[in-house]
Amino acid sequence: MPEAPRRQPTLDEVAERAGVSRTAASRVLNNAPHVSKAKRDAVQKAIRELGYVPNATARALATRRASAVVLAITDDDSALGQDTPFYSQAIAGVTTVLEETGLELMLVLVNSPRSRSKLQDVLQTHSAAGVMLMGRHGDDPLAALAEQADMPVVFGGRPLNVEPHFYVDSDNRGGARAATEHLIARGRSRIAAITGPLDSDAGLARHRGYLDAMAVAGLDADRVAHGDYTEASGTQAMQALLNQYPDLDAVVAGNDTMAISALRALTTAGRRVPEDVAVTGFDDYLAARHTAPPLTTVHQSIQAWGREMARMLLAVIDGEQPSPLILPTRLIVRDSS
Amino acid sequence: MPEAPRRQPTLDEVAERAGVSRTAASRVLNNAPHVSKAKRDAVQKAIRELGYVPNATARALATRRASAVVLAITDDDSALGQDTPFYSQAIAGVTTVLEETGLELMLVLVNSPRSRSKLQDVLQTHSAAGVMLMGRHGDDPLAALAEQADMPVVFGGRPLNVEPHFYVDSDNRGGARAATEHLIARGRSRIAAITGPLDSDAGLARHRGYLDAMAVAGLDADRVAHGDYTEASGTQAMQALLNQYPDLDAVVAGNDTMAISALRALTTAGRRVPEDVAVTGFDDYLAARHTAPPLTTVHQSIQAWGREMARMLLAVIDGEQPSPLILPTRLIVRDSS
DNA sequence: CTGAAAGCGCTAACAC
DNA sequence: GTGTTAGCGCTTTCAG
Repeated sequence: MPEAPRRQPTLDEVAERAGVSRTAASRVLNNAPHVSKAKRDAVQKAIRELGYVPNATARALATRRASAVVLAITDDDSALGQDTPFYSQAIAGVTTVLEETGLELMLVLVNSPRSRSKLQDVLQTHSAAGVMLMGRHGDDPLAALAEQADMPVVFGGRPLNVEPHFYVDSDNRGGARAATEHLIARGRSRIAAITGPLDSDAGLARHRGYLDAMAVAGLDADRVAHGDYTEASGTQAMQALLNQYPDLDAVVAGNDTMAISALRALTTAGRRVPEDVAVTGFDDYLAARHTAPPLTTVHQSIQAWGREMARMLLAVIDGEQPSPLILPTRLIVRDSS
Repeated sequence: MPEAPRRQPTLDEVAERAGVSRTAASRVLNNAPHVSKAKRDAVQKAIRELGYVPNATARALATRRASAVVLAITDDDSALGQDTPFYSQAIAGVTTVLEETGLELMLVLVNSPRSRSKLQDVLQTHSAAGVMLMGRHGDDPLAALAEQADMPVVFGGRPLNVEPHFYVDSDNRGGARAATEHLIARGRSRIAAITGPLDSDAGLARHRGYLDAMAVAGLDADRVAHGDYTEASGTQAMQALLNQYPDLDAVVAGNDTMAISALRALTTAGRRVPEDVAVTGFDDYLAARHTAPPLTTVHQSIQAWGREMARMLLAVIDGEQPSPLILPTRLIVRDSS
C-alpha cells in the first residue's frame, strides 16, 4: 500500500469517495437533517477511511463563529508567575468543562500594553466565541469595556467600576466573617486585621467580613493594617500592628501569604502562636498546612471557580441569562488559632 | 455623528476608503513591497480611521498557516489542579515570549481520551503553528507521535520512549547530585533517597544524581524508597525507610512535597531535623520556605522553562535547528540540612 | 508599481 | 431529500 498523500483530506474528497455531493457530506458532518440513511452511512465510512478532520478555520470563516473562547487573566505583574497555584487551578476547572464542548481555550495574560490591546481586539472584533475575565480587576477600564462588549463575557471576581451581568465569585465576605467569628468564639477580643488591597472587590469584601463579625460582637475593629497580598507587606503590616496595638490577641489576614509572614513576624517578636496571638489566613494554599503551627484559613475551591465560569460562559453563549454565582467558602481550623 | 455600523470593517472597505485596490491594501497590511508611498499612507490612514483589525481566521485560511501555537500539558490526573504553581509558572514564561510575536496560545490539558485525540488531531492536521508538550511524559505514545509529527514540536522535559530533537529540560541530575554532595559535605553518610516515579526521565535523573554523589564519595546508596511526588507517598516512603534503615542520618527527596511530608514523618517518629536527620527537597516551592525547619532544596525556574520552550518553538517554526537546552538548577540551603 | 482573478475549505440559501 | 450556487475575508499568482 503506497503512502497516502500527506495533505489532509477535504470535505470534497470525502464527498467524492462517498459518491455524494459536498452538501450532503457537510450535512452529515453537522448531523443536519435531509440526508438519507444510506448516504449518511457512506459519508461516515468515507470520513473514517480518509481520517478526515474538519478544518476548524474554514468552518469558523464560513459560519462567522469562532471556535475558541478566551480566558483572560489580568494582573498587574503576572501573578501567574507568582508562587501560587491560583491560576493553574482555575485553568484546570475551565478546561474540564470546555473539554466536552469542542471549544478551544485561548489564554491571554493581560499584563502589558500589548496584551491589553490584544484583548481589546478580541472584544471588538468578536474573534472568540466568548471571554472569561479573571484577576484583580479593581477599576480596570478593560473590565468596563468587556462588560459593554457586545459578546458573551463572564467575570471571575467582580470589578469595582461596573456591575457585570455575569460573574462567579467566592463568598469572600462570608469567609472572612467566619474566620473572625471563630476567633471571637475562641475568646479573642483584640482582633487585628491585615487587609489585602482595598481597591479590589475581594480585598474589600474580606475586610467587610471582618468588620461584620466585629460589629456583631460589639468589638473594637480599629486594629487594621493594609497589605497587598505579598509576604513583605504581611511582615510590615504585622510589625506596624504590633507597634501600634501591642495588646492584640489575634489577627485575621487577607490571604495566606500575608498570614504566613505575619506568623513569622509574631514569632520573631517573641509572641507565641496561638497562645499569645491567634492567626487566620485566606485561600488555603498548600503552604498553609505546613507552617508552624499549621494555619487556620478560609478555603475556597479555585477549580470550582474555573468550572463555574466556563459553565456560565457556555450558558451565555447559548443565549441564556444565568444568575451570578457566589461560591461558598469554608473555614479550615488548624493550630494557629 | 451617527453610530458607525456594528460590523467589523473588511479589507475591501479599507481599500475603498483609501481609494486603492484590495490587493494594495493587503500589501500594506503585510508590509510587502510594490506599493507607492502615497498609497501606503492612504491605506494606513484608512485602517486607522476605520479601526480595522484583520480577520485572523480568514488570513489563516488563505495562507494555510495557523496563528496559534498550542501548549499541551500531559499529566495523568491533571496535576494542573494540584496545589503546585508548576504549570502556571510555565504558562507565564510561555506567554511572555509569545506576546512579542502575535501568535495566540491555545492550551490543551491532556488528561482524558477526548483531549488526547484532540491533540492528535492538531498533530495530524497541523492546525497549529507549533506544539509545546510538557508534563510527565514517561513513555506516553503521544510523545512519540508528536516527535514524528511533521510539524514544529518542542518538549518540556524528556520522554523516555523517544529522543526528541528539540527540548528544554532542567538539570535534574546535577541538582540532585548537588543536594546529595551538600549533605555529604555536612558530614552525613547514611543518606537515604525518596525517589519520584522512576518511569519518567526527571524521576530517573534525580535518582541518578543521588547515586552519582554517593558513588563518588564511596558511600552506600542502598537506602532507597520510591514515591510518586505526592504527600502520602512521601510519608509512606519515610516510614518504610525508618523501619528498614533506622540508622539513616539524611534523606534526599525527589521533590518538595515528599520532602515536606518526610519532614513530618521524621518529627512524628521523634527524630529531630536537622540534628538527627537532614532533609533536602527539589523544586523550591513556596511551601519549602515555610516548613519547620525551612527546607533545603534545589531550585529551578519553571518560568525560564516556559520562556525557553517558547523561544525554541519559535526558532523551529522559523526553520532553525536549535540545540536542546538544559537549564541549570541551584541548591538553596536552608535549615533542614 | 498595480490590480484582476482565482482560490483557502467550509457552510448556507435556494431551487429542484 | 438533493445538489447548485454563492460567498466568509484574506492572500497570491499572474498579467499588465
